[in-house]
Amino acid sequence: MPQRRLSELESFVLGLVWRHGPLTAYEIRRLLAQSPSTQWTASAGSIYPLVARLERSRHLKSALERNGRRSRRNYALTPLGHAALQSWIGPPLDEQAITVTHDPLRSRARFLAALTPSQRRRWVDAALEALVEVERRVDAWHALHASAGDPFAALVTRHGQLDLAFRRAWLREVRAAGSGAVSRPASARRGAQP
Amino acid sequence: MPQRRLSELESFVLGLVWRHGPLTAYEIRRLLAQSPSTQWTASAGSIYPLVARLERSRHLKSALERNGRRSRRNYALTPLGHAALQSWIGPPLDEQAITVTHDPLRSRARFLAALTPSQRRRWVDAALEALVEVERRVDAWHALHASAGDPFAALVTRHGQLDLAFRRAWLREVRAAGSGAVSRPASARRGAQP
DNA sequence: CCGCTCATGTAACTGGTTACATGATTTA
DNA sequence: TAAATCATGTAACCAGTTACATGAGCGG
Repeated sequence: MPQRRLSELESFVLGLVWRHGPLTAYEIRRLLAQSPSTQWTASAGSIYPLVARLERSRHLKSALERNGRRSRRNYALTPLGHAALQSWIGPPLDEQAITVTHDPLRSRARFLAALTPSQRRRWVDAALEALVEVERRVDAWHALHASAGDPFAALVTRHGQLDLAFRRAWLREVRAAGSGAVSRPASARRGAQP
Repeated sequence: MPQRRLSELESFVLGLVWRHGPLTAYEIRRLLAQSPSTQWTASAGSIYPLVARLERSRHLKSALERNGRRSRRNYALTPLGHAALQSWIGPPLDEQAITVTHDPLRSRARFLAALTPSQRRRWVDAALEALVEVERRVDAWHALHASAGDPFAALVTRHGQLDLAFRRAWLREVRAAGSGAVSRPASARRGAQP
């Protein structure tokens, strides 16, 4: 067995199966869809091949459960899967876990000088509006986990709340920075620092 | 022309070309590599086909510059490219810009109950350690842009600093949550909430 | 009986990664 | 002159997406 490194999604699925007991691929998809992160689509096309892969690599084992004519395939963690989960969590932390969080708003803000001052003001408003929608998602997630009593699930909510607070504070600074007149860059060409 | 929606990377590259004047694919790669975000690898295999694509779609135009035997292909923004950049930035903000930031540390923290309390403590230490490395990257980016005078470039640094502060605060809460004894979940099985 | 949710899959695609390959120019 | 950097590409691969397809069971 080649034992290649598991992807983030694969590892996360191991975590879900560990945490929520034997699960069908369908249930895994639902859990993923409820997650506040939009990182993955949780489409059938990703999950069904993924669990099949994890079973072939002995991280998951499955059992067919038959209720009348309908059947469901339950996936459970193997000891190998449990070890893989722990090693994914760390320590040591995988290199790819050491990142500045990626924020599409930040990516766009970098080029705000391409807009007029009034467009920039409207951009900040739209971004703050967008965060209201994000807040709704975090709250929805929180509602699902409020009763559970798992302190680590609560930390996901907490992360979302702190994230929102920080990005709102940042957007206020963006508004301030955008108010002053900013001209198109002088395109210093070759010597330009990035 | 089909005019399909540009990817985040394609749009970001338009932004770089807009901001930093005519650029070669090689320079675009360097700029991307300096960026604090690890979102993209900036490999030759992604950038060269990408700029070729953007030229075919008329978002970029290129000119071959010949200095002696060596030649470089400079890409510049077309009016269509400029319009595409502005429409990517928004407003309105694209649906995919409306996200909870994705943090690999949060993904892992969700399953910290799979570790022993002492492992959890070491995990938090490792995570804080990792953020020191992230801080180094943010500072390096800042050093490149400190002199530039572009207030929107400065906001990228600022975003990174606020991001670090918030994640450190969150990790302190993780430590607090992890100190109490937390047993393996009772695997409530079918009725389990995610 | 209609529509919804449960449940499982497949096929084609695609954007980006990894690894390889080549050659010119600059610097130690 | 050797190593590093500039500069441009290609080919194979891969994880995840989109879209399609099927059928059972259930509630109104």
